[in-house]
Amino acid sequence: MVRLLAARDDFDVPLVAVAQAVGCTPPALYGYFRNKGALLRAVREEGFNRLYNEKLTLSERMHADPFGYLREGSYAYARFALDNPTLYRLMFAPPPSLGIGDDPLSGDPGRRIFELLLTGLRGCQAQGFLPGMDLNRYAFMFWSAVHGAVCLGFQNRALDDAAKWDATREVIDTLMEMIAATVPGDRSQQLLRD
Amino acid sequence: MVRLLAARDDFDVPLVAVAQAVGCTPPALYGYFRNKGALLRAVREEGFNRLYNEKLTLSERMHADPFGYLREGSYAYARFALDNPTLYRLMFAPPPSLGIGDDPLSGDPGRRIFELLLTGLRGCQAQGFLPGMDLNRYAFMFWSAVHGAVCLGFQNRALDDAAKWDATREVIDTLMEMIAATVPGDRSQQLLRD
DNA sequence: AATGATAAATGAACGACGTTAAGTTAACGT
DNA sequence: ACGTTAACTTAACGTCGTTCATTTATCATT
Repeated sequence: MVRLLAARDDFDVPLVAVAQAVGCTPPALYGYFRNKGALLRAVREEGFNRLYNEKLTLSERMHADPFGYLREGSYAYARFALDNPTLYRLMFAPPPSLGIGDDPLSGDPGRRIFELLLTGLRGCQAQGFLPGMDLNRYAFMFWSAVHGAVCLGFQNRALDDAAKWDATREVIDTLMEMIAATVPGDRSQQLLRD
Repeated sequence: MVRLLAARDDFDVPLVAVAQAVGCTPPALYGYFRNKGALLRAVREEGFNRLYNEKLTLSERMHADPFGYLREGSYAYARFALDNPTLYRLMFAPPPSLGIGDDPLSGDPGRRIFELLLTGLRGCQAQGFLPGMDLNRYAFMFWSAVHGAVCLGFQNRALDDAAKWDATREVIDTLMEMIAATVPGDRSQQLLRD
């Protein structure tokens, strides 16, 4: 199903396509999902779980280095988005017809992803970055920037995957440099080097 | 038409709806647009022109105060997006079925909007902000952040308009504070106060 | 003023798609 | 062996985008 989304490059996938991918007829799908919207909502949920798991394993592996996790976690986030553009759009910009009213960050899976970002930022603050900053506010700005870069990257099909990745990475790097610049003293330059 | 988009909250508007809004039958529309996609592309173009004009008049009025323009211009941008959510989504996140491959910043109208942002940043740099910064890179990050905040704001219909506006404004304010913090010396605090 | 040419709009019809309803087949407990 | 249940299929309906043939309106020409 995720493959189907990727292949079609659009979540406006005919039910007959998913049906024949599963090996049955369209009406048979209604035994498992109330309607097409429910199917797409389930796929969206699955996408959130995948993204969360990726970021969770990364955060466990790097919990000793919050600044590094923030960068690598953002890279992983961006890579997930660029590798699964249609799924990502379904997750974060679903059509209103799906009746999804909650923002991605308030739902359970999205909320947990946001928590991972927050703990990363808290860890950075504990190490002297972002002194006195309102981290909730900063986290939302940070997420907005990465999300926005990814979305803008989706738009121009002129760019190939490598160029999209570079553009997104530059945004993340700029953000990281800005965080690094908030630490008083020369340590910022030193920390940027690892 | 723009009203129709807003009323439906979706650019998946039946042609019969636009037809009766204009006062004719669906096939009559094909005399003016090759197909539905062409119609939506025209609306998108119109949206870009409106946004550009808003930002242009603002930039002319405030060209003496680039820092202020950057803030007010971003506010205007966000307000445009929140006032016309469906149109904005059509402009910056059109469905692939429309065959719009160019990114919004490379097309002529989008490019000009980006230029306004860039000149604002150049003006700031001339006043001592963002010393030695790569402004193209910074501009893309800035745009990404505002765009991302707007997009995330669209998602949760739980928030009312005022709350969405506050969330977006906080992102912009955070960005502005970060720019203000790049100017060496005490002048940053002083400039923030106007 | 009458007529013929041109443009534009209409009604009917087709194809794609989501969805529902009725009918058919298969599996299973008794 | 029979009735029940579950799952699937075929057929059909409604909506929507789009096309085509026909009609209506416009307007220059004589």
